[in-house]
Amino acid sequence: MAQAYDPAAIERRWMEDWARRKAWSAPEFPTGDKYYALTMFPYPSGDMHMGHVEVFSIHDAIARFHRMRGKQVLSPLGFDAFGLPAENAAIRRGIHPRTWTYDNIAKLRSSAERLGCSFDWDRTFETCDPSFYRWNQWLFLRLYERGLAYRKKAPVNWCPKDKTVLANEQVVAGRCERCDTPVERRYLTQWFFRITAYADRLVDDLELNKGWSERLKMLQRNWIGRSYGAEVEFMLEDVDRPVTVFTTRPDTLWGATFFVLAPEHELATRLCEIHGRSAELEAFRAEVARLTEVDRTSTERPKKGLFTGAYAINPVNGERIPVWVADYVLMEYGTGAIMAVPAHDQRDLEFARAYNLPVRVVIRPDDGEFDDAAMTRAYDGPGTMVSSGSFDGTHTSDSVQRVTAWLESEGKGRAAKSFRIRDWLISRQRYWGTPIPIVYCDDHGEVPVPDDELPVTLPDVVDFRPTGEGSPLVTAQEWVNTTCPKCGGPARRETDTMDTFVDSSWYFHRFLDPRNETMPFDPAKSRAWMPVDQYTGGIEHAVMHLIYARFVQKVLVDMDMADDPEPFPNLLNQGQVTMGGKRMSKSRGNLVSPAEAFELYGADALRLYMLFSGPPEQDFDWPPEGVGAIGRVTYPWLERVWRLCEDNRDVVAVGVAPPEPADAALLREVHRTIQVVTEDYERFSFNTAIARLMELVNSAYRYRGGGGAHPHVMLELIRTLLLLLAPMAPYITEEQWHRFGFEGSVHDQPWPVADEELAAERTTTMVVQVDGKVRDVIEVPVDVSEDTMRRLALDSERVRAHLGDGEPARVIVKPPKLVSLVRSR
RNA sequence: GCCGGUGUAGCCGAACUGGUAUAGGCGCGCGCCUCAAAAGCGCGUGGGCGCAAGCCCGUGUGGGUUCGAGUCCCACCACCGGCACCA
Repeated sequence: MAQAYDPAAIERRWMEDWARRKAWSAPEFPTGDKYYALTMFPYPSGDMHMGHVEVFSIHDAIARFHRMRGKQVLSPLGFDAFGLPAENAAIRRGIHPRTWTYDNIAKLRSSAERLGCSFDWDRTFETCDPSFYRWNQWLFLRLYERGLAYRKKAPVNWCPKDKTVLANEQVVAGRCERCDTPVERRYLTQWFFRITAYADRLVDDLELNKGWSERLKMLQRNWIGRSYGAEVEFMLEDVDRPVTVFTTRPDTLWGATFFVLAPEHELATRLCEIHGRSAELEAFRAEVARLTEVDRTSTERPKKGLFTGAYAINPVNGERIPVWVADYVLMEYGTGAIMAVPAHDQRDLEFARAYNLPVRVVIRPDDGEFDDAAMTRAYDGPGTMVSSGSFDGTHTSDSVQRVTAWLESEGKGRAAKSFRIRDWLISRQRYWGTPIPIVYCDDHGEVPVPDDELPVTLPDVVDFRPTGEGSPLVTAQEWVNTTCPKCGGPARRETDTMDTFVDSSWYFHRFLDPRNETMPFDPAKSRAWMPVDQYTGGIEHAVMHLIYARFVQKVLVDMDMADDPEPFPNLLNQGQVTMGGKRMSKSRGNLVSPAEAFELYGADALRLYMLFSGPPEQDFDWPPEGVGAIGRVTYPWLERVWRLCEDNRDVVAVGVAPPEPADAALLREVHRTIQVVTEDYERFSFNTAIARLMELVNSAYRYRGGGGAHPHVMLELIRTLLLLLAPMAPYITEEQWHRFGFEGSVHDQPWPVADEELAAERTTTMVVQVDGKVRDVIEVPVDVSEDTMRRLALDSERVRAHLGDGEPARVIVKPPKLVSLVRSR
């Protein structure tokens, strides 16, 4: 008896069945071909939103596809459960951040199950659980031992709203990445991870990530910002030791007419002291400090500086050049000191013009001349060295190399690299994070907590409100006051917690051994599953999570805990789901709620809608009508699929009739569909896969409408349709699979393989062009000979009409699809 | 300024290595079914000219290579994104 499509009922039934059977659990050690499919674990901020639906739909289709293709698939999900929103919600509502977090985790998990995701829940974990975060502390200690975790006083980004410091990666255009508040600069003593020690490897190994987009690699390269050049030593008249500068253009050394220190440079203090200008320097520094990061980096603002009174000696020609302090030189980049070559650097030129400093051209352009006095635009193009002693006449093509070699031989400098990336600031002045496992003892200073005392657990009794002075943990005095692991004397705990990106920097290993109580993970288990075969997630983590995780992976390799230099060689960045071009949010009123979609149309229709919307990496702007769009597009199609199945159930019983041409044609389409849909899955082209399946269903309806009724063909079509659709719409396919009485679960079936023989076309459409324009199309056998093609083309009435009387000057034949006739030239 | 990406019907989007541009969907139109409507099913749907056969134009713009260009090359334009006083 035919039934109506009732997604609510069937989805509930199979969701429960899969959970009961633990249908998606993966073995500790894969025994066959493994496939580690991972999606960036979510922050449990509340209900599931469309962003989750999109990435889960993509990820799950990939995981299920490979599962059917015979891979042993691991597809885990955990929760990135530490973070500010939990604290803010807790402060607002007077509940513990843990309560809020676990409530949200429960909601998110049940929505993920409702969506039909094939996650192995036996491996799930939450990062706020001490059994997880103790391994953050363990990792911190290992980095500490290797000199990769250290504390220093430095200018750091402070978000006045969130009342915590932020890593550079979390500051976008001078604003807090999270709350968009302009950040302030503060000088604080904070904990850092020495990611700069891995900067070269982080750039070089990008090439190993074959499955990364150009865009993503570019984002990371820009962020790391490696540049090649030379370090050059300048002597100062007043000080004994040399000052080193970094330059990418050592070939312009002879054009250096002054020398500049960053305002914060400690040498500036000394030099101004010697020359009695300390007061001026202090005033200047105060002026610079007043500027926000945004102001200071504005290229529009005129450059300002102060002469220190001191002189430096240019090592290449012995010239005396004045030493200035200027706001355009940054303490954080290079060495905090530069040689200024105004003729060939725009910034130096602007400064030279503002303070009447000399300009000297030392690179003559290949065409034309420059006048030192008149130039308003620095020349940084190619040319020939002039006024540069014995180097005169050297061309840009090898000038840098030759000058650098010479500097090295003279002991005046050396080849060098400089990076834009700074060390990763991991301290946070917040409660809901991993405590940094360090105590401070009066006698022994900074002392790491021994491994056997881990975890350092978060105290429960705390005033969560941030003070703006330090972490809320300061208020937990009983927790703060402890004993020194070295001497047993009184000591105080570090009260800052770790950046939550520490959690996500290695969590993908924890999924491979989630219950280990003696190690973060057993390297043997990790080696068996790593690397991640396919990672999915948003591009917004390009220079945050994705750079930190690559760094930690390399440290783990150095610790012999891992083998793969890159943890995620294949990464798919799904686009954003927006409405009206804006991020969906409750406050904007442009939210399409997955819960509503589940209720009205079911999970399958929702998943298909997301997958059908376009290529996964492309942003998708949800139509203004909202959830109803599903009811116009994928839900009616699923009903059509459902009806096709219901209407043909009884064909099973009918005997085999002799096949007609229409049967063979449809069967051919079935097998062709297997071929193209398989390719579509392989390249994540879900929208075209769905389009192909729609065509197949259309053909099935047309076939029946035209009197086609061969039971074998129809059954083959439906069976194949269900298999090909299963990874994207797991519920309806499972239900119909069972209603047809096919063996087992549809998701345990091997992926269909096309019968090449049956899929092969017997005829094809041959196009005849005359002078590049299509003039006729002729049906030909696929194995048509070139001669036949030529003859058919020349015999064609339509072609003759365009050819005129003459014979074609050229005939190009590309069997079996094309004949191109060229009349003359 | 440097770097990366995108631009195709009314809309979302197809088109692998150059070979019938616009698959599939939405929308729209027509038909079947129906007392009628909805649903469903079927057909049509880039623009222009033409009774028709057919012809011309058409993938952001302008050139080029080629028998043939959405696809390759050059120069632009627009939009999106990253870096940017980085020496």
